[in-house]
Formats: sequence, structure tokens, C-alpha cells
Amino acid sequence: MQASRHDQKLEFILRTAARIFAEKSYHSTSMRDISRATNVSLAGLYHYCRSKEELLFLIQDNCFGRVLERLEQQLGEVKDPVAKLRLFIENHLSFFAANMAEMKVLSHESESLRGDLHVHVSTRKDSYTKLARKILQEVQDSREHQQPVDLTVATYALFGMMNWIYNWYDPQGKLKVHDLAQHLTQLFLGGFAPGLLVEPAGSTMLAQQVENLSIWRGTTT
Amino acid sequence: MQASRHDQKLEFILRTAARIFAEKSYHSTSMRDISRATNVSLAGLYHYCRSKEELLFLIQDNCFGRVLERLEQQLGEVKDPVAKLRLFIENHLSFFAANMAEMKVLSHESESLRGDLHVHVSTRKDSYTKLARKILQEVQDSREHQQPVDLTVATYALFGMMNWIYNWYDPQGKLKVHDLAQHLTQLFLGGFAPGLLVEPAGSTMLAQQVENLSIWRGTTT
DNA sequence: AGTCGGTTCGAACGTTCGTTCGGATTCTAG
DNA sequence: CTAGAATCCGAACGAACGTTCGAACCGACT
Repeated sequence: MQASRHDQKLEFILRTAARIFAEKSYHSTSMRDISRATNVSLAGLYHYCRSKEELLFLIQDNCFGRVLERLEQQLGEVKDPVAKLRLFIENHLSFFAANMAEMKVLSHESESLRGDLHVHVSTRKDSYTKLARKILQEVQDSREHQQPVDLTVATYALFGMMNWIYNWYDPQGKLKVHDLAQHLTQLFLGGFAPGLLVEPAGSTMLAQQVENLSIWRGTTT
Repeated sequence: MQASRHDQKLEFILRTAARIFAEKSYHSTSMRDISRATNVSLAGLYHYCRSKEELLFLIQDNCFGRVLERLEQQLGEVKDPVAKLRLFIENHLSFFAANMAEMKVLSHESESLRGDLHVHVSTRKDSYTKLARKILQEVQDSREHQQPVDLTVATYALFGMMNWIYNWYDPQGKLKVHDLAQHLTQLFLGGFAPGLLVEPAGSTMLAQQVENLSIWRGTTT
């Protein structure tokens, strides 16, 4: 699929907007800020979006779409529940690290949309959450132990651990995404399904794909 | 210490402001919103604060002050690292649940302050984080195992698990704070220090104090 | 009764916001 | 070369923002 000139510029605007939204939050970012950062005139921006709110929506929706798309693709042939969970965590964190600004906007501005746009994104988020919950359920079912930890608590605890990283993690720092994912997986699995060995199998492939995880099509503009 | 009429009304304004900040975020809340909700005229608000930003600061600073104060008080005589960690989690979550609006503002609007006010709150947050990290360090040191989980990752994972609750937890719901704390403690400890038994000792006392955990002085206004 | 802080507010200030409009400029196809 | 569509933007719109000002009001004390 070839990206038209129009779409390329829209993506450039979205990328820039996401960066600024992440820096100073959606509500305190003005269209004039985005205009300044993109070198597109204030009026010119409205050739590419209907409103400021639509900018936020497009960022969030694109972001969610890509995460889900890649997750389903990778989850396709995996059957083992624990392997699924590993993949889920690795996928989520890799994506987060490769698109920190967009994912911060997705996590931090989840209530900034109103009306239909909010419903649309919330629905996607719900299905993503339910998928995680289903995987955790399978992990619990596959073990003989009683389940001592509430499933709802565990699900949100997992998302809390993962989504909180925009408050501290630096993708350029010493700690690599893959190691971060390993640590968090071990931390969570140890408490959620005690006794499971931590085997780092099958994760090397994922690590190699990190570079291509960006939300946006490959343009150098 | 008796609260003057002035201080009582200021606290009422802060409580209301915190509620609205939590509902629709700091930057999209206007002084007119707060004026409407408090039945204090727009100009009247400025008798109790210098600026909108100071409102946010007072909320965050009060909040942090009380958490730290109560934590130090409870941590005083405890020596066992694991017991310390239990107390830390229980204290944090109890406080969070008893002051959802304020704690959400504290977590979600941490970058909304600028200049000195931001530095002041950030410093407090740093010392709180370092205290948690120190406790985790002690837990690790007290165990013979190698430490397989990075201390920084573990610290932020713990905060992520705990602070994320404003996205889903309902203090009025079926799940009681104490049970939530138990689940999260078990979840975290199981992954962080595997093999430790989960003994719910010493937590009953804490549960009884939940009612008095509010940030604000006891006024019915 | 008179005075004096502490409290209250209607009205307005200057600024910035998201958005729009009409026309200029550039690109593309015939 | 030309026509028409796509792109762009200076200027302005009304609305909403945080904040201020001066005057009115209150309750406690002499």
C-alpha cells in the first residue's frame, strides 16, 4: 500500500502532535504549538484533521490498531498459556518502548476524548484488556494450584506494571526493552503462578523486530 | 490544633477542587468550574489561594505530607524487612482508597506544576520512592537467593501496580482495600522474593484505621 | 454607635484558545 | 499552456481562560 503525499504529511503531523501531547499533555497543548512544531500554518492543519480532538483520536486509534494487529499476528500459532503471556508482555512493552510518546498519550489521555471517539477507543481497550484477562485465566486453569490471586486484580496489576513505565523508563538507557520485559514477566509470573521456571525461550526473535515496531509507516520526513 | 474558619473553607475548596481535577483533569478544569461547585464567587476563590496552580500544589503537598507522616509513624517500630514492605503497601493503598480523588491528582497531574512548586513536590516524591527502594533492598538482602530482579524495575513495577488502581478500583465496591492490598502484596512478593509464606499478620489493626485516613481535617461542611 | 480586619462578589481586564473564511499559490492532467 | 483540484495561509471570529479591582458586606470588639 503506497502512502499518498497527503497521508504522509498527516502522519508527520500526528507524530509531532503525539510528541507534544506527551510532553505537556493534550489539554495544555494548543493548535498553535503544533503549528509551530510542524511548520504548518494554523489554518493549514485543518486540511488534515477536522479538529484538535480528532488528532488525539487518530493517534490513539492508530496506536491501538497496530498493537492489536501485531499481537494477534504473533499470538496466532502459540498454544501454551504461559508462552502466550510472555508474548503478550513482550509485545506490549516492545511496542511501548518503540512508541513512547504515542503510548504515553494512549495511557495518560484515555479520558480526554468525548462522545463517539471516546467510545470507539474505549471499546478497543476493553477487548485488549479482556484478551489479557483470558490469557491469565488460561494460565491459572493450566495449573493445579488453587488460584490465590483475584483475576481482576492480577489483570490490572499487570497493566499497571507495564503502563507505568512512561513515568520512568528511558528506551535509550542502559536497560534494554527485552531485559525489562524479562524482569517484569518474572516478577509477575512469580507472584501469579508460583513455581514456574523462567525460560527465556523464543524471545530472541521478538527482540530483532523491535526496530520495525513504529506506529507510523516508514518515512524519513 | 483548632482549624480556623478560614482554614476550614480553604480545605473545603481544596477538597472540591481535587474532586473536579480528578474528574476532568487539571488543565481542563477552569476556576469557574471550581467557583460553581463550591458556591464561592470567582473572585472569592482568590481570597484563599494565590492562583489555580497553588490549588493543585496544596492538594498534592497535603496529600504527600499525610502519606509520609502516617507511613513513618507506622514504620517506626517494625524491623523485619518483609513486614516493612507489607506495611508500606497496605499504607499506600489504604490511603489511596480513602482519598481517591486526591491521590489520582497526585499520580496523574505530577507534571502539571511548574517551577518551585514542581521541585518541591518532586523532592518529596523522590524521597518516598527511595524509601520504597530501600525497603526492597533490605528484603533482597535478607534472602540468601541471588537477586534475579532488577531493583529499579521492581520499585517502579510496585508503584505501577499500586498507582494504577485509580483507573479501575472502586473503594465502594465488593473488593475491600485490605483484600486488594493482600492480593497485590502476594503478587509482588511472589515474584520479587519467591518462597516467602503469605502471613496476614498485623494487618487487622491497619484495617481499622482506614476511616481516619482522610487527608482533610474532620469537617462535615 | 462606630470602627476595623476579614470576607465576598459583580464586572471587567488582557490574553489565548479552537476554528473559520476567502483568497493566494502550487500541483497535476489533458 | 491551461483548467481545475489540491494545498496553503494571513487575518480574523467569538468564546473562554486566569486574574484583578474597587466597592460592598459582615461580625466582633471598644
